[in-house]
Amino acid sequence: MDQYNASAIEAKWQGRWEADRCFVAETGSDKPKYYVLEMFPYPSGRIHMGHVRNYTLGDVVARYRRARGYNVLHPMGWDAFGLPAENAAMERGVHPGKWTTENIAAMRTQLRGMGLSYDWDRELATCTPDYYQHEQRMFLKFLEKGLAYRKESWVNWDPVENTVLANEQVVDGRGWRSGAPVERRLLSQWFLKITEFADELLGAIEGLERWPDRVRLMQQNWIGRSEGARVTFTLTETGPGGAGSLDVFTTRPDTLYGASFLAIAANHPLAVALGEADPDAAAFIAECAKLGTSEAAVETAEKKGYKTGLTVQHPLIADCQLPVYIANFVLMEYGTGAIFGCPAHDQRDLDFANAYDLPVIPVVLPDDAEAGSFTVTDTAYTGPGKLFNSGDWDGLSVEDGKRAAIRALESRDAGTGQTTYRLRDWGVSRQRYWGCPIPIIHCDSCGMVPVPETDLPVELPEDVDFDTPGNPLSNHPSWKHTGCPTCGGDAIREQDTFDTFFESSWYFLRYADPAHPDGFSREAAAYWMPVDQYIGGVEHAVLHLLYSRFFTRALRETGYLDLDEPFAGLMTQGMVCHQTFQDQQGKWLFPTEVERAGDGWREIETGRPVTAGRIEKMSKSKRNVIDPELIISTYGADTARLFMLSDSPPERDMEWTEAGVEGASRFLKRLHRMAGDPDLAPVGSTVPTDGAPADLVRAAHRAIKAISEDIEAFRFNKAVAQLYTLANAITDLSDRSVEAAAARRFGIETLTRLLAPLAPHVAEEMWQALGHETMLAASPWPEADAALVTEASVEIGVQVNGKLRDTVSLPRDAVEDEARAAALASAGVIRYLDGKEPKKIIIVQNRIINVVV
RNA sequence: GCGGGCGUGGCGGAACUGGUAGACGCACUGGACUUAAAAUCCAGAGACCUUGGGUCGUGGGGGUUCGAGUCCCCCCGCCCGCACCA
Repeated sequence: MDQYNASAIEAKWQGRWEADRCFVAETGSDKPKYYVLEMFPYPSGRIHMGHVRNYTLGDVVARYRRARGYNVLHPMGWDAFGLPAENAAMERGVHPGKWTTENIAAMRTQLRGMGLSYDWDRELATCTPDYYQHEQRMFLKFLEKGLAYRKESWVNWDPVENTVLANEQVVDGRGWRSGAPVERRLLSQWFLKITEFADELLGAIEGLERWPDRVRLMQQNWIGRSEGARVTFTLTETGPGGAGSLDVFTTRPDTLYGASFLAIAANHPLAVALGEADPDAAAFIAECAKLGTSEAAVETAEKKGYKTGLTVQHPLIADCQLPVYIANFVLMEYGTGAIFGCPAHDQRDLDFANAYDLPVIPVVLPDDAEAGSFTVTDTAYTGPGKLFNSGDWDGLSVEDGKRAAIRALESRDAGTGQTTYRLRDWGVSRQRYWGCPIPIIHCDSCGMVPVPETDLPVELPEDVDFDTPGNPLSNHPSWKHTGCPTCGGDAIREQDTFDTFFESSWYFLRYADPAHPDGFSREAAAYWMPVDQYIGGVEHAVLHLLYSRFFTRALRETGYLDLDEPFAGLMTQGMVCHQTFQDQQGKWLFPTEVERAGDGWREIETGRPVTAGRIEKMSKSKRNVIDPELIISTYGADTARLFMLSDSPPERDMEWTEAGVEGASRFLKRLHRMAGDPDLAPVGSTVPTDGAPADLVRAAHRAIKAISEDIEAFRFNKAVAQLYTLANAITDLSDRSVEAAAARRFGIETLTRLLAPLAPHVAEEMWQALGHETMLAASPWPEADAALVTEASVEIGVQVNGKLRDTVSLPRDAVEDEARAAALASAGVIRYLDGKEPKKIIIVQNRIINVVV
């Protein structure tokens, strides 16, 4: 048999699979369906190791399910709208459409080279009118149903570039290109009413049984249902703009007696009104605006406030008035944009109170504390306890206190129980060119008018200019000018485009029926949906997945679908990491630029020593990247795939190492050699039932069972370990008998079939070398014989007082008396007992014996 | 700041529902083959000690249990997400 030549083998079998259309999903099949989907990539130009990992995981599942007799849908496409295309246009003068199309072509070639079992007939790209026209229609349906609306909201504004910045384009409060301090600006934008489904999205999480718990938890926390109270504080004198009172939301109405101040967001209407009259207030508000719009920036900033001079009356304590501050840590988006501060029982309030010399009045007494001596200085007490310093409520628990507070507030007309959500409506407007146009026309006389269905799609103009600052769609000379569909007069198109999460919120439906004139058909969706197994990065744990869950419900409400949840099973994979290298000047070096030098590393070109740094997520900025194409051309796709699956469990971060790749490559070469062994018994030889050869047959059956279970549970690293174990068992049976040759054939054939989902090309080649005409891509999965997977005897540990002292071999399922006798007779136990009587013997069948003295 | 996660030999990891810690691989050491090297094959190996035996050992400290990597409490370190990156 020839030497293992990965590139020749891989090209050969990719061609065969393609010619036989092995991976095309069937329509009208009576097999059970299985929809496996990997998160589609943004076409950045080249695939990276994260893609290789993601798509390898999906491909194993797809190939395994096909072998298991399912009609598998395994599609691939392109999340093709987005910022990088516009950046390329600005930096290199290439049109975003051309850039994107070329990138797609390059990446498709790379993906095909990996031997992934996609049904390429269903490929889609979201930047084509053929795709995005459907979401324009969906949006108009949402609008009719009241699921889309317009309101003002804040954006990061770069005053030099005259453009809206994404959060990632804001670096330390400045625009990434201009370096100008970023401002917050209010813009009128489109929103989707995801909050209308807050309770449903929250409740349905429970049913997502095949989702990781951590993702379910993150979604729960993101929706953030909290029960509390809305409390009205009356201003002691009328505020600017005639404001008479302030409403706050609190989850801790029980601590109302400990209130020492009120704080409002910098963009609260009352703050805005104050700013108009008070230059100092305006200056403070302007300072808050520099923080940008990201929640992390706001919450990590030092807590600051501005004392407005206004005071409010405490609703329960007659002679108590509280000062009102504008504070940089209060978010307008949450609750009412105003809070009351109880410093003793909230850390942020305490930090604020300490900074501004406000009183700290404890009102919850921990169970182990004394009312007379309990004080709070630097650490707020947020735990359980009994209320005190709280009038009638003294002695109540926190929970009873909350109920009492709501009753008290309601009886005085000063508030009411209320449930709020952290979840905010989804802002979908983007002031960008490379996105799906929002199909709305603004007319001076008719207002906002939807583009009539017959005029859809609204297509992006090709001839746009990226040299002028601002939105290219607004700068375009003619595109925005149109006629009003209602009155026929001059009107202006909406120039914002959709958030690219819009496209990814329904692409899984388009795959079900990719040529359908309505986007997808109800029938195809009913057959294929939900996605049985979705696989992608954990970085999408909240937004993309939550938006898709919402979108599916919105499509249900607008009559497209009968479905609630799009993804029945979810697997979130970890990141691919690599060691980092820096030269003496601190410049980052690519792994291909360095080599080992004794215990350390040196730069290949100059021979100068190199500092090997931390192992980090592969990133362009730190240059710790390995190009998958280099790996595929050097070792082959099968090696890249096998290494991706070995060692690290898929949900955990993995480290890419040269040594690991070498190991995977060596293993495949070894298997390839084993399949070419001329001393194997002929095809179809009877498998032996006695002696050492039969042990190998049993080992093969155990491998079938274990690997099947491992693949189904996403334990691919264990599946690979099982392949090694079986390979070792085949090698270890070195005897030259006919029976042994037959057992080795059974062993290697089984191994080849089990390898097929993981390293499919070499498995096909081995299968052919073993004398088979069939293709594994079209072959059923091997079946384990239950009678052959269990072993007759078990090695059991024997402990004395919980420490292992010996092991005994017992028949499987031996009764207690037999186990006890064997344990007491073992040398280790006799030595330790030293003639003493055991007090107690704990026997766990087939597991452990513990002799307690 | 808030939310989520991770931490086991030199390294990646395995260990089911609390039951023999370290499967399998990598790196390493020794041996075989070779003029030599690579490749391949065989063997060894958690650390320590007074080595046919024992002690210690799953980020640190405490607890529950006959028995804890696994359960509980406290602490430390690192990573991810935070609504306009995708």
